[in-house]
Amino acid sequence: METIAENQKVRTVKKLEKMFGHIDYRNPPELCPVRDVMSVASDQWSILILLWLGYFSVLRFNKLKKYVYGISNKVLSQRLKILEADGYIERKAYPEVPIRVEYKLTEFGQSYVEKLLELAEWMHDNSPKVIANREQYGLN
Amino acid sequence: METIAENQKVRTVKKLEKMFGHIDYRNPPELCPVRDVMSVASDQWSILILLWLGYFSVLRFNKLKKYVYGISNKVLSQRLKILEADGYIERKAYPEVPIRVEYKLTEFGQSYVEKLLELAEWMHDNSPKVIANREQYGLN
DNA sequence: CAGGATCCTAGACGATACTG
DNA sequence: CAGTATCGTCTAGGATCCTG
Repeated sequence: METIAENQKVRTVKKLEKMFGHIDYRNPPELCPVRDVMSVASDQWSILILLWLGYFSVLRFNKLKKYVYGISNKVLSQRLKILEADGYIERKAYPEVPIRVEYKLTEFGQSYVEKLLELAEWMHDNSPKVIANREQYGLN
Repeated sequence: METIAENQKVRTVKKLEKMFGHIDYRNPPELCPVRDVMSVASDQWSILILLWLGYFSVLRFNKLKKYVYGISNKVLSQRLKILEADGYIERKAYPEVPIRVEYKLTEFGQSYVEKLLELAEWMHDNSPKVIANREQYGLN
């Protein structure tokens, strides 16, 4: 058991080595594309938008707004633009009256959602534990 | 090929169903523990802190501050407290003069970092693509 | 050395009203 | 319907100085 955990840990460190090993930590953040990309893709609202799009395949603006509860007009449209620019989602406007706009994941976005989902599942499974930790910590 | 991708998609939707299917989207955010927990654990700074701790096993305050470049005193200490409260990391203070404080991942934190790392790797591998998308989009 | 306390500001966000 | 425009708030975060 211990050995398996240790092995896992070693593997983790190796992966991190691959990612971080070459980084000169004195470099300013703007030179690290990973941070840049991550800041968009791990934004709270963006995550929810992407997950809901993963769930429903196609959603229109106001539907999306309902599911991503609490998001404002402004933020939703801003996030959608960014996510589109970064290639995660696709926007399709139908020139009807009133206008209809559909959002869906691109292939690329789909592959990201799969990764994201694993993390979200972990959160889902472990949030009770975290909340328990938090409460216990508060008692000290 | 198409079928494999389709199967994957179906599996994704099923997982999302498990997570989101029971949610009444009219509920306010504070009733969704996943969001709550996620907001801490997917915070930009927290992610970097956790990854570096995964890399080095043990780090002291000022070392951490160097690796997580750009982070301020205030934010670092605040995030460390939250991460400790949520059970991701452990703080150990040695009553020397000057004081020495070591931070390391808990088992729980370690398991989270493994998940997180998969995402970070994806970012690492795909950030060029995202940046390319972004630039191309800018040209339109 | 590890942080706490203070002050300050940019910019992120919410609410509302408006338009093609 | 799908946003944009505007405005006001508000707080997260940076910079700095301080201390056990």
